[in-house]
Amino acid sequence: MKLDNYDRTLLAALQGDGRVPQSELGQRAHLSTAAVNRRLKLLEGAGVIEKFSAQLNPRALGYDLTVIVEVKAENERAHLLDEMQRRFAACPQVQQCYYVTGEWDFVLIFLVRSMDQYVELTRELFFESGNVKSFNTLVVMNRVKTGSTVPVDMA
Amino acid sequence: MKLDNYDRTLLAALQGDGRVPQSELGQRAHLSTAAVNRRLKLLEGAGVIEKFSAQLNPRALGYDLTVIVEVKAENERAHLLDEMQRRFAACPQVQQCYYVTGEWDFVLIFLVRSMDQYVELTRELFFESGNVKSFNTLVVMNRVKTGSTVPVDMA
DNA sequence: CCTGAAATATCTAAAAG
DNA sequence: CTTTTAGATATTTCAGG
Repeated sequence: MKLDNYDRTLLAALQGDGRVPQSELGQRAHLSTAAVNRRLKLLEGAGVIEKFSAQLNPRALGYDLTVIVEVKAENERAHLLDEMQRRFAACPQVQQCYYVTGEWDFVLIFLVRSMDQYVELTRELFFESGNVKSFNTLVVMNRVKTGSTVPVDMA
Repeated sequence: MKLDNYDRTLLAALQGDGRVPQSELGQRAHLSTAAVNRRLKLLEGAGVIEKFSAQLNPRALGYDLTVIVEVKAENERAHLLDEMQRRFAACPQVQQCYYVTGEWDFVLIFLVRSMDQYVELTRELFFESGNVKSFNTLVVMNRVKTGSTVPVDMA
């Protein structure tokens, strides 16, 4: 989909605050609310806007600990890697999972209640799997910047 | 703030879709819309809901490449580490930044348009900094699971 | 493609049980 | 907590440039 600067203005605003009224979006982008409405529908339909969501505070839900884990697979046959990805993605405490080049095969970011819970999850996901050769745990001391913000560059 | 299962139901629903009407939230949680409204105001006021936002598709905005970078600091004096964190966080292409224990000091997740842009950013952020001892680049082949979803466990 | 106005839906707050 | 009410806001649609 082709985006103009009007669209980018709307996207940047809604990424910062998903509840800005369309009337105010119109003022910021110099469009009528009807034009804003039409564009938002197109942006959502085209998948440029994937979804609107509430960002929750992990602490408030008892998730105080973030752990980053690098994982090396034992066997790299495609269907085995696929199976690992599915298993990792299916775990609610695995907030993010990336398949990467280099020394490691996966990088996972866990959100857990405690070190105990993390250890328990490593058992389930790594030890019992049979296809994890090794993994390296990085404990997060400070979540300096989080979220999934995408840069929006004006033309 | 103390949460009950009503709150957790609301939070889980809004994390999945930030635009579910309060009337429908009420049906799902078995609450009146008035009760939903009151609870949401409290949840937002207490910071349990940090914000509402639109989740954008990086590809649609030209950000095709995700890179994970491990960074080791030269000098670990507190104010120098603070300065690094501020600099990393201020870069729009640094989607996430974590300060971690172990062999590395920081883990960064970049969203970039191209390898060229990544190389350029490493110059700005790492080489010209004077406080980066070394860094290791992991190129993401597949974003298996992304986002910043927090597990919501019912009591 | 846009605007402006009218119709719908949603949200918010208050009152009473 | 509930339901109901009423008014303010927001969204969506539609007529027309």
